[in-house]
Amino acid sequence: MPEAPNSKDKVGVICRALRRAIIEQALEPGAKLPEDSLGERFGVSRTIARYALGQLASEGLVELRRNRIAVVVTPSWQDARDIFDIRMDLERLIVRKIAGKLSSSQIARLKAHVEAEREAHDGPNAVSIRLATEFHIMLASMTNSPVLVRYVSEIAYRCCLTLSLFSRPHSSECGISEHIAIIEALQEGDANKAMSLMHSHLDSVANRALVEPTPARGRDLLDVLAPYTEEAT
Amino acid sequence: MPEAPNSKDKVGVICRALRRAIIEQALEPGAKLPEDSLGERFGVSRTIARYALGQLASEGLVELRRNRIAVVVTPSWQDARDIFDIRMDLERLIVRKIAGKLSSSQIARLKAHVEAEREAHDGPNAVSIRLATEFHIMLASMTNSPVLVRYVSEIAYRCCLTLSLFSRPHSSECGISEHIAIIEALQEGDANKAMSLMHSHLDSVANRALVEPTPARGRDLLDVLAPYTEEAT
DNA sequence: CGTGCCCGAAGTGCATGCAATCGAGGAGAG
DNA sequence: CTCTCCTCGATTGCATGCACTTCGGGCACG
Repeated sequence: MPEAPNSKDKVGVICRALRRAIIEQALEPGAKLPEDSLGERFGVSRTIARYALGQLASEGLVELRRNRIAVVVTPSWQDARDIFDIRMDLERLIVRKIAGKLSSSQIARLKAHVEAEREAHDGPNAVSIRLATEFHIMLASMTNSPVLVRYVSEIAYRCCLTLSLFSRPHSSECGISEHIAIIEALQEGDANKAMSLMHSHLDSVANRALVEPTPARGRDLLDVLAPYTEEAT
Repeated sequence: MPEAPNSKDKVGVICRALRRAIIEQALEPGAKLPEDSLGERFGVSRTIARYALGQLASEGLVELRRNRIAVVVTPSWQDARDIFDIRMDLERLIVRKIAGKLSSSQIARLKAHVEAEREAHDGPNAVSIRLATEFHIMLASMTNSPVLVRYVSEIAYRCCLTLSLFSRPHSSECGISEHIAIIEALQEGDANKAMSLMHSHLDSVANRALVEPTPARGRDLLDVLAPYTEEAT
């Protein structure tokens, strides 16, 4: 648990705030994150802000460029495919691990969460997205595997990022009923059913989003040209 | 790619050095990592050393304790099980992804690496361990999935850590022939065979190591007592 | 009107300083 | 002789300062 809700942990506070801002799309890909402003905003010095940015960068949410202002990452279409792909496998794994093994209180918590999703459905889009993401993280945490929680959280956050890039504005209709179906399969202990439900759930989310490189749907020249630059070796 | 071999990147240099020291078991679990000493050793200020420790902590290799000297993590037996478990799935995934899709030059690189492993077999144990680990990372990198590479690297490093904790001193005989068999299955394009080979390979490594909580094989009182403390919820 | 250069402002890279905290070891009481 | 408390050195937590790099706008020139 690298980040307990310890009020003394300034770095953690900043990271959580930024992650949340990103997940709710208040911070879009490419948004600038100057150390000064961050420090000022959170009442700490640049040192701390810088450190927080480092952590976020290690999670793949922020891009650190030498001598340049840090920015929220702008995943390439290739990145997006990659991340969704791994996510698929990890979440199937999670579902397999917990199918039929949840306590009734855990089931209750899941259902309560989905209920919250439903309530938020008509509210601001950002909240819906966050809740939907948190549902998956909640599932992960029920495996009691810290590693899985970390990886799925990371990937889920990054998916939000790509959604805000590639999907059309609506798209928030993120399958609440699918979440419910998954919970039921989990409760029944039908691992295969749960896995296939999870699979199609994620698949539909991905397809809603990653419709294709969608020729010129990048933000600007820089992104449009990205596929044509060569630097990989 | 959060760490190009950029000579300007002091933090990266320190991280790599430390990772390598850990993987070669020059730094055992519990080893202290004071910021001053690190800084002095690498010719940088505490600021940088601290930053590097932060990165390592986010990878789960180092434990940061507030107001205390950072130490190399000492995985609990439970952690070890967890990590090996996930590793199993991730590496099976990798093997599935690349089976039959490797270019001949990639195969050649793999074979060359195993050859290096063989040559190092009679040398220092530490080198053997490192090479064996790097083989798995090499495999991961052939998926062209940065995320997978990151996760597998992280997990592989952590496995080394648990090995140095729980396995008896010898145990370096880390199945070079198994690596070869895997390469062959990969080359043939037989995904299932490759997956099952990988499975049994990792299983034998794990079993060689995680023989059981192995009553009193901890480093000192603190570790010996660990299984008897209760803090899990 | 477009192009290239230059300089000031903004921002990062890193070291250092000072206060706060931890813990090891010694002094003192029982 | 042992246990407890207290003090001092070791070490971290964090802010600040300074050098260097990058960015962006204005100005001269074509």
